[in-house]
Amino acid sequence: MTNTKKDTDLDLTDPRQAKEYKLSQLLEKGINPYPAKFDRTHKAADIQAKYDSLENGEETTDVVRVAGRIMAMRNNGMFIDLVDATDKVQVFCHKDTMNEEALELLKLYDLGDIIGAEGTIRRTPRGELSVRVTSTVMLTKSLAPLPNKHEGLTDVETKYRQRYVDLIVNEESRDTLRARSKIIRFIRNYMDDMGTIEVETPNLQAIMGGASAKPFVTHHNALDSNFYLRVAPELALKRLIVGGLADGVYEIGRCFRNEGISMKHNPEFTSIEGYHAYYDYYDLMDLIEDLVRKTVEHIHGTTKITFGAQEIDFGQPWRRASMCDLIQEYTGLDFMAVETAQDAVELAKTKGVKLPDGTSWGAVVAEVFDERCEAKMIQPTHVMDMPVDVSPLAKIHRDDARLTERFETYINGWEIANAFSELNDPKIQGLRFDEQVELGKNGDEEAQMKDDDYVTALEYGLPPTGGWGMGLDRLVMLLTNSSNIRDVICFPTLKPLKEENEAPQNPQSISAPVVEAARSATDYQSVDEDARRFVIVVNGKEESTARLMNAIGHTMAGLAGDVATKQDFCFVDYQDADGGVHPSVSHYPVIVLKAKNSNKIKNIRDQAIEKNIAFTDFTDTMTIGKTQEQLAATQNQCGEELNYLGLCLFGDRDALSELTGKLSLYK
RNA sequence: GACCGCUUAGCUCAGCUGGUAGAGCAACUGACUUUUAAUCAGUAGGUCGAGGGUUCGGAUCCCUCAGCGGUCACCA
Repeated sequence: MTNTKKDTDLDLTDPRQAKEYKLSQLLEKGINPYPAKFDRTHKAADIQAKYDSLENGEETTDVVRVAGRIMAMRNNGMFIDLVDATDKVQVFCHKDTMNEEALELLKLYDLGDIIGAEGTIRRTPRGELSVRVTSTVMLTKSLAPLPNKHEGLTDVETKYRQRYVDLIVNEESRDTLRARSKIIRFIRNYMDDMGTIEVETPNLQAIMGGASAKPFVTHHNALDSNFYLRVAPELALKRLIVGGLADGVYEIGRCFRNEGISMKHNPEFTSIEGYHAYYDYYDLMDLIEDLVRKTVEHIHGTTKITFGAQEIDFGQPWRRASMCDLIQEYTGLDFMAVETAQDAVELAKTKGVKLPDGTSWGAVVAEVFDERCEAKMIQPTHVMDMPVDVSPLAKIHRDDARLTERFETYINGWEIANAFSELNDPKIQGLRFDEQVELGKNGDEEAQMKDDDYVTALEYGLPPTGGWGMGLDRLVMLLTNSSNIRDVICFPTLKPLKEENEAPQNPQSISAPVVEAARSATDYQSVDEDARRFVIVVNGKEESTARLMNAIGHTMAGLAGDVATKQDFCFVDYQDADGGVHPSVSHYPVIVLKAKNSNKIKNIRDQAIEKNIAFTDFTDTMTIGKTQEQLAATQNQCGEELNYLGLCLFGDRDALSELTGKLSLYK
């Protein structure tokens, strides 16, 4: 291949183009750079184990075939580190055992390529177990250059977005995700061994419940119904206990919560929930303690682990203390001695925990615990007897009606598990749901919905049952010394990358499909009011309310006038008691939202063009004098020079929600 | 959602109070070699996240935007 490099226009000093060039050379030689099959006799770890006792310099005649990714090449390809999923093995390519053709081939190999190699086993005089190669085969030519071999890949974004690169380069990432698999496998086996059965319950739930959290909402077209992605599988699992499917059931699966992302929170995460007939919460403490302790031992071979600077001991019997006792221990405040909610709020205030008046006794206790105690629960601790008003699904405490038979297990200051003797009195459960609904009406977005069918299930009879849930991601974090939940999730939730394609440059006030729509009115009864809507976005930077109202009016009028010609838009004449007629042009909801600034509006407008959503907009150049002057003023500006006062969109509810869902209401 | 910080070569990073953009690794050419982040000599590689402003002059200062990170808020 002498001087053949001149026959290319590629810039060979660019790593990527150099790889392309080598690919073309392979093809020219008639070599398939992506063959279907290579029969390997050993994995790297097999070889390392089998020949562990080989002395330095010792050689065998055993022929092996190995395959893996080239992670290092030394001495012009004489020494190649081949890495597979099990380990690394060095392959030794020397002219003594390779013919010229085979040696030439090496020049077309790069870091990152996946190759197969055949040869005999030897340990080099310096002690590296190697395959003395007679021939190699290209198995997969890689075209993307690998990150720096010393520093690896440290850019966090790339690490999570392109996890495959992270995994190739960073052994810790591989180890962490492998440990995750091992941990979950162990827990599953433990649950199976104790006779509970694994079940799967719906991710799509018509009624949201089982935990206090904001849900994701989605829509099923054929059923024309909204569903919530479950925030917890709890209520479904207990129905199975009612049915007597088994004395114990468990589910390992995903939960979805539409909340903030942090080092400890991912919008979708994995939990295990288990329900056991005839268990109470004491039995659950024993269960969780035993399960976690054995898992730690399985992974680390000991019950003591180090997380960051903390040493955590899972071996000792775990501390069990009531929430109020712990609060007293850490703050000196005795909430059990306080009767009313107002006194509780006052008491919390003495230690600087401020809560709005009207906060219930239990909510105060829970809040004070979160603020003042939670972070101190480093060693495994069962925090028992949570207040009844923050535990709508737990059974009332056998000794104190203000409390429930519920506990949370804390480790390293994190809540790892949550468990209780299940509330199985259908009447009380109904009342608890009503309280939640009331909270929801008062603006608590996390309040649970009333699940009438669940109450019905309880009416058939749920035996005394203990139920628990554990966040597996957090457990994996603890056992792998990971401080960020993203490290233990293969593909953590990230904001999608914005597409680079620019929106059409020609401003177009009404999209074509709308204009071309048929021009006939329809009877309002045949129209689905919920399917479409108007959304008006106004500029939050504009200080003049009058100008905003003006913008709302203009955009609305412009757009309504046009979309009114669509088939499913109709006029409705409202008649009052006196027979007076009030004609209305808008049959659909109108929602007014506030955008941060003009540029945000422009973004939405660009997307609307791209998605063919009807809109009209209103810029401040349209407020100058008469139409002629407005035209002139507008013509002098484009792009971000235009200051948008408002934008009115009309279209499919979900499509609009995608565009404007993040904006807040204009008040 | 609020505040703070970051964005420079394929990768990891320097670049001070404004004055012609730097290193290591990777790549390329060659030398040498039983190496372990091999070594040596040489070559090439950048619209300094985007846009605007101040200035004779901006990677550097100011503003806007985007992405990412951190802290807090929210959150079991």
